[in-house]
Amino acid sequence: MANENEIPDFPTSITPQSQDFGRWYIDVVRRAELADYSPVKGCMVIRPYGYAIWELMQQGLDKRFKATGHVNAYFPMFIPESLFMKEAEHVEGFAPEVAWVTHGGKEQLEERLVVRPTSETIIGTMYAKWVQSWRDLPILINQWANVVRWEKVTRLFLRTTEFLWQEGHTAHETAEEAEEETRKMLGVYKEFAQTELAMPVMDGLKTESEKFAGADRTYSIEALMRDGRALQAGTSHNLGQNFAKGYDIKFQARDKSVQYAWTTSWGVSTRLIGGLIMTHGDDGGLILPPRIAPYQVVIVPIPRGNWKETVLPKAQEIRDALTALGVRVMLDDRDSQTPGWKFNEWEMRGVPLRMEIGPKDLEKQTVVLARRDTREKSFVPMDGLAPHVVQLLDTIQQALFERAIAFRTEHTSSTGSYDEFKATMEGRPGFVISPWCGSATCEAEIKTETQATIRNIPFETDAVPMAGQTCLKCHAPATTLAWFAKSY
RNA sequence: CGGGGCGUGGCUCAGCCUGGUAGAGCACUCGGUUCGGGACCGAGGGGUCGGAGGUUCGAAGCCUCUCGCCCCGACCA
Repeated sequence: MANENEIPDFPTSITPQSQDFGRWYIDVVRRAELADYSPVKGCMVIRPYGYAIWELMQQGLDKRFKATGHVNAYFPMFIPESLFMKEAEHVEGFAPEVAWVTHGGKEQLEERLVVRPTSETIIGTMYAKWVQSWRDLPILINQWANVVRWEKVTRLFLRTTEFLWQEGHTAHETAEEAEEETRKMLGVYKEFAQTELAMPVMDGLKTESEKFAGADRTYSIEALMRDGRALQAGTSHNLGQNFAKGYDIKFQARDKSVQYAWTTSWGVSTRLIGGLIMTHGDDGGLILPPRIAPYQVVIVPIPRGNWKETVLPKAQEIRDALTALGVRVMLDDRDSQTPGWKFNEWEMRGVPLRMEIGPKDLEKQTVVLARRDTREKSFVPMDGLAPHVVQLLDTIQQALFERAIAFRTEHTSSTGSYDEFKATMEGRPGFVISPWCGSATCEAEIKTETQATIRNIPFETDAVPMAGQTCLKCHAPATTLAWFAKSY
């Protein structure tokens, strides 16, 4: 059924990935109308098409949070300075990048307010009021919010002064429960990224130097972008009793003693959109996995003769049939653009499947389906079309995931030789798994010399015997394996 | 925060060196013919050249200051 229609090169203002990946990324974001620069320094505008992707992410995540027992709430974006300052490590980590509110109207405030860079402090304060007894635990709350971090350098979706995210904040009775929660939510992120975004991720533990300011342990999921660099796509923190002590979250335990609660926090942000773009996109622009695509199918009618009386009604009928099956469809019936223009436009915007329908199709009772991922075109009978499309979308979702896995596999290696490691980190590096002694000094030196950082430490390591293995850098006995990569 | 680059119709840019009162392509509006891989013809609209000051008979252009943005490095979701 598939034929080999050549796709001619078409003029495009998107820089090829091989020429300049960073430029390619910006071009795609802007040309696909995902986001635009705003008049506010470091802040972007998320345009409707980009926001639609975020809404789908929100739905997919929110469903999973609810399914694991969490509820949503909302806390203020302003945090009084005195409150913010209570957890020392946290302050040290975030103080350099917080925005301050100093005035209300013309009046100088008695106490400055921090615009939240994250909400552990304000939420911890509230939890302290809400928790008296072990019966009040656990508290499993998530918040969808914006946060502000005064970054020096910004990049659309990946790093902006203000960004959207969700932050889960939980409080538990025991250390074990908190650890279980921390890992469970990392698992939720991993499953979400792989199932919905078709984005394979490495999960594991962050090193001491990379963990969240104020956490005992930070876990992350790390994805590999098509330029061979890693992107931290989500984090889950076990905060131990650090914030409970700083914010006085105490309860009377089952044994009548008074205990500090064990808290966690976890978050993913609109950065995931950047990850999505750089995981799947090609020189034609965006490629969206069907499950996260605002439009899964675009129908392009071929306008000829009295098409508005013949082709268009059929196109509408097909659209309605697809919509009835839950497919997100765009019928592009604009007569201001030619079909060829629309083909390129919607490909550039990443729509997984295009359907062409014209007079010839009406005669033959078929339509043309063109896949964005493989660019294959096929003729498909109108009879049974809608279920066929549903199935094909599923196939595309799967194919994209497999392709991403294959790419990551090609760009993943293992070495204990520092020379080999350095060679790999030139060009389009990817992930390298290597033995490490656990010292921050080696970690820092490796970073200085190669720009590569430890993304995380794989869970499987627990079971791997490290005897006889020596650190990549210093050759002291290794304590663990670690995933290294250059990162965003 | 260090280094580099750039601000001229909506967008990308030319013009600046060598001052003489603003252009191209795309986009947009109207009319018509088209439409199965970025159509064509015709007619139009739109810019106090980032801002301030200076030099000059005259400044987009030269000088000074200033603001903003982008890129590359050190820090971060």
